[in-house]
Amino acid sequence: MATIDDVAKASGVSKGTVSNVFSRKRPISKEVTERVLAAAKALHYKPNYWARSLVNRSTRILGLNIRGESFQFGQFHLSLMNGVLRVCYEHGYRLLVNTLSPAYLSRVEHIASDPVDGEILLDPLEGDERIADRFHIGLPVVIVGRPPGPYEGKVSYVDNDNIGMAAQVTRYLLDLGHRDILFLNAPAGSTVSADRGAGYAAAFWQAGLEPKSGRMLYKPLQDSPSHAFGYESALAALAASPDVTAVIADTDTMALGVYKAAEQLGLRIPEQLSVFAFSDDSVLSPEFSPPLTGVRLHADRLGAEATRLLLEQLGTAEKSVKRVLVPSELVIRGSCAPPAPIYP
Amino acid sequence: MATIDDVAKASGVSKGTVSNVFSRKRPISKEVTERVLAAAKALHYKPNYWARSLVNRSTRILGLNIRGESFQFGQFHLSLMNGVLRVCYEHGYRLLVNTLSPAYLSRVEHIASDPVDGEILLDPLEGDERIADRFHIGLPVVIVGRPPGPYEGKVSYVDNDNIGMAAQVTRYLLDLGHRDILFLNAPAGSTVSADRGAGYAAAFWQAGLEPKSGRMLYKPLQDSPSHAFGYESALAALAASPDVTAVIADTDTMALGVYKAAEQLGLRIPEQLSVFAFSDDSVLSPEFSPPLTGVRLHADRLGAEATRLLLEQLGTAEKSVKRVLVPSELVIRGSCAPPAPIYP
DNA sequence: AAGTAGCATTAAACCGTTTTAACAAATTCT
DNA sequence: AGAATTTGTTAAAACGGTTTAATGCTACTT
Repeated sequence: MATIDDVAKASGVSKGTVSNVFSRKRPISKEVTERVLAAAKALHYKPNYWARSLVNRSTRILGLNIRGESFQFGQFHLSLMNGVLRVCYEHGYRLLVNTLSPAYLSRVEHIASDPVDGEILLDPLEGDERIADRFHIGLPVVIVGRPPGPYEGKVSYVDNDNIGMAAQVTRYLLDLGHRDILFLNAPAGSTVSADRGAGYAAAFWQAGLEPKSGRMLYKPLQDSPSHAFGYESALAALAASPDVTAVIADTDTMALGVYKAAEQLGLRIPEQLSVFAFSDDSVLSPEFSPPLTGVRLHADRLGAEATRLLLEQLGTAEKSVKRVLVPSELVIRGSCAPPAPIYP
Repeated sequence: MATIDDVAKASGVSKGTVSNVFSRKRPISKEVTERVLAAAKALHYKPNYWARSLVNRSTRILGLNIRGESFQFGQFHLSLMNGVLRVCYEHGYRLLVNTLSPAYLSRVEHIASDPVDGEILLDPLEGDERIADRFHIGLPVVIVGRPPGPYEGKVSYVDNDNIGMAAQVTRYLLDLGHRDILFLNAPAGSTVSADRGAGYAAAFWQAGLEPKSGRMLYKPLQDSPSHAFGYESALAALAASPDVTAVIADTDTMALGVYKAAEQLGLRIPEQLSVFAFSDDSVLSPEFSPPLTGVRLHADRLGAEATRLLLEQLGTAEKSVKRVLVPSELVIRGSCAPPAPIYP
């Protein structure tokens, strides 16, 4: 690989001049410019990214950090990443996807700071260490999802209105006449599951009702497939308590598991069991039979907004903290209906 | 951000010693080690990634390069990326997703070399400039898909057996009795569309038949949604020539468009029209009605194998060229059947 | 004619690491 | 005891760029 010195030597100028030819920071005479460009082309010279970043104190790279435990992308993450990539694409930034295994991280012990100008953190947990880490080294950060308590108001983030959304959904099911609703929630400890759980409960209270205890189940944090969790937990819960007439699932994949459980128990959807999902997949959901009623989260917009927020933060020195709520919409298809009347 | 000099000063040693404490390349006395570590922790010191990379001539970063025109990921790319990420994850590498817009690239003009140790190139085109670029600067490269002619045997790649696969599929449809098969192929100029087109034709010849001319359509390179292309081209073709009894679509999304066109024309699938897709989505396809017959491409395995090949190449100095073929399987569901007998 | 301003170029300093070569001090070998 | 080796540490030299300050020109004022 040719260096700037090679080019300088080949064209008979100093390396400072070569640098200026490329960056156009200072005017260089036409004649010299051409000579340098010719030499650079002949040598297949490209400036070294690291050396440049070192002195510029900036890579044009953004980081996307997904918690180490789950490196498997689902539809939501994919869609979100599409949004991130689109904005990166427009602004000439690259994206560094950062999913180092905890095993590897602990092995290396003294890991270097990430080579990014800023970072997007996904799926914040209550007591998430990642945020404190970034604060110490002064790395600009935007979070997708509500940050844990101590950091609210201290860091910019993008989120759906999870409390309101969960309340709306629960109210919808309550209005249909359901009284015993199983909620297969996101993993305990994540802020999103806390918010949705709160919204679920709030809707009951507001209707003058009380949610049955033991009806909120959390997906385990470890990589158990959503599909399996939906299937197994729905099967167990429905078999144990036939009063359950509706299920709210965290994802469409999980809902697919619920469909399977219903089929096995001989429960028809939606006549005997209503199923709802916090789904983001507009391709998949309509193809369920019956088509899955859910909510559109606009994951791509979450990603795009987060990226914009981050870029904005990079541009200005001031550390303004912003919060963006991306609206979500109930999409009613065919998987929810009033509960069957109880016959003797 | 604290530097190594700060730590050195704070603990009263030279920076070389600090470096050695972290890298363990040379033994440092226990006493000094502790003093340095304490100072580092107090200052929240983390080694600077760029400076380290500069002298090491290695980042532990792999690049994933998707052609600039299409930055929108589909199911195939997602799945593939999952495979790449998984292997990266295991080996302590990060992934740099590289989708800079051509507009931006041309604006910057003299772009620096990518800050990666090696790169995975997706969707090679006939006459793809990216490969030559990487060769000139000596960057290790693995391609997913068959590289264009001049580079066969010069660069490692991972691919499905697209020729064989397309031939197998076409034979399957011929055996069912179809004679006029519309092929909605990948964009012209991509090596994958060439291979599949060749397989399609080969199956006809081998059966002593001849493919009808004008029955192979290529998706435009620009970002026209697959869904729309499937819908529009199928609608036009089926309306113009009622002899067509089967359609091979490039992706499941495209097949969805074909389904829509069939519905609009009042054609029942599979009785009046057979539909097939080179699909990789094991979640989506079974949910079509009728479930979509297709082929499992194992995109994740393509990604994982490509990554392994690349890492292997990085480890050893020798430039061995390897080719890995990932098997694909016909998955017969419910969208293909013998053509309807022709009644007067 | 001398002073000043502007332009193109360069030598040297710098960015934050790792690595090399040198160097004492402590240990082991004849 | 003196030479040879080992051990722990350091100053200085990379790595490949950018930026600063200085320099030699030419052209323009006064």
